[in-house]
Amino acid sequence: MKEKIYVHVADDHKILIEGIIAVINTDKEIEIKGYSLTGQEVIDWFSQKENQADVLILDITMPVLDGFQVLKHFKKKRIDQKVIVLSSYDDLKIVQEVLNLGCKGYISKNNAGEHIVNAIKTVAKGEQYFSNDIQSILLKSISGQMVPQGEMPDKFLLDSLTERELDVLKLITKEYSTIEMADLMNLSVNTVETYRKSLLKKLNVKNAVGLAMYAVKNNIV
Amino acid sequence: MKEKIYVHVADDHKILIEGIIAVINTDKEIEIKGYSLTGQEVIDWFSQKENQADVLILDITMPVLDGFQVLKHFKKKRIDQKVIVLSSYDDLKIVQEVLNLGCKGYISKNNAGEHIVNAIKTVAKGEQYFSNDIQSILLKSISGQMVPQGEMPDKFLLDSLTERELDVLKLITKEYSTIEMADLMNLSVNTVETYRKSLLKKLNVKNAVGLAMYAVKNNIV
DNA sequence: AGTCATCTCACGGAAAACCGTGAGATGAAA
DNA sequence: TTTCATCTCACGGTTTTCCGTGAGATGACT
Repeated sequence: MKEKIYVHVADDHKILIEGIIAVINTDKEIEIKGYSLTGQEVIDWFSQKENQADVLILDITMPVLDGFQVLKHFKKKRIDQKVIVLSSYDDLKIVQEVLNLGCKGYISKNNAGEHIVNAIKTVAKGEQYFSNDIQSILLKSISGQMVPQGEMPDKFLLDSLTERELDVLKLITKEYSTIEMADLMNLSVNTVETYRKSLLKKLNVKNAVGLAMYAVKNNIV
Repeated sequence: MKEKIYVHVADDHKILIEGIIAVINTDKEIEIKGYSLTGQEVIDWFSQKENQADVLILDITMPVLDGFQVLKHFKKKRIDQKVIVLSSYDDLKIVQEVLNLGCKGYISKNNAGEHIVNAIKTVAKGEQYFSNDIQSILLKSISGQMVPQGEMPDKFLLDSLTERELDVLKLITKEYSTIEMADLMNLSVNTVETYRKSLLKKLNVKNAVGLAMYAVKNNIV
């Protein structure tokens, strides 16, 4: 007899949660362990150690904190939570983004019903799952490039950096401190700080080392 | 009429300083601006902004703080001081080490007399100078590899890292914080701190970013 | 005219990194 | 057996980074 797979569901539309629960309940291997209506609730729920789930079904658009932020939270805290993102957007950028944030599966709401059970079982085993429409989007976009082990080039993140942010990033890789940069660039320390912060946010890394590593990988050096 | 070149001399043997001064005084383009008997004195001297010199003649073996530490101090403070190292050791490692620390010239005490004036003038112009015996050592060792722009591969530094230090270094590149590392490695936070400190010292970088960059350059990743 | 991105700066607090120094324990090499 | 490197830990202090939040100024695009 197999072990049960425990699942937590997060979506701001109660009706959708109920739908998912209904579908999931048809499979006796899977059991729902609570649900959340906002990203904050998700984080709060998982922060209590008696509340754990093998898989989290996560909507991207939610009030208070959206799905991205929930993923960021897990990544930041180094919590290795298996997450399946449930989205109404079949946008490549979003898919890439959540992949970078460590999500293990992605299904669009269009055909969630037919995929959800399978997705949960697959992800619970430690594999990745993408509903076939998402898969085709991915493949099409990365023409020729096979989907590797969840590692996606994040060139598109690089594009989102402003001039000033790039300047700061470069200096950081040269071991400059904030004060030294402010001095060099003739800016207030606060300003440089602001750029650091937005770099950390945009590139979604934990600290200056993460920024440096990012810079290296994208040969900004 | 050319501008004068101001020189500061540091060596723990007064007699050697006097010798150098005597030699230098034969050239009216160069003028001595003070001397120091310990590394600490050097740092103290330069820390006063009325005390500046174009070129610092620096002995490696000195009490209180040796020449290495003086160079490290300049590098750390990002002071672009031109330094000629004066050493009794014609050891390759030492030459490489001081080159990495940003020194611009190296002459051995054996033939300091015939080289010192020329070395000072060369370095003052912004070029590098090595007495010919040092040059031959360098060339011999890096068989085939021409002396580049003062950038020397520091593989030998890498060798000096211990297992534990390497472990920590790797984790640092993965954006781990000290606390997280201590947790993961089952060590006290203090211990991990110790490794960080010795990494910073050994690799002679300013901060964690420097460590990460070093790791990348030497493909430790 | 209004929205938007970017650049600039501020402030206060929490966390982490950095620094210096000292020291016990162990095991290998001289 | 003594020296040496390495690994381990501690303590207290300073500096830097990180976080959150808010906001004015400018110029571009709608």
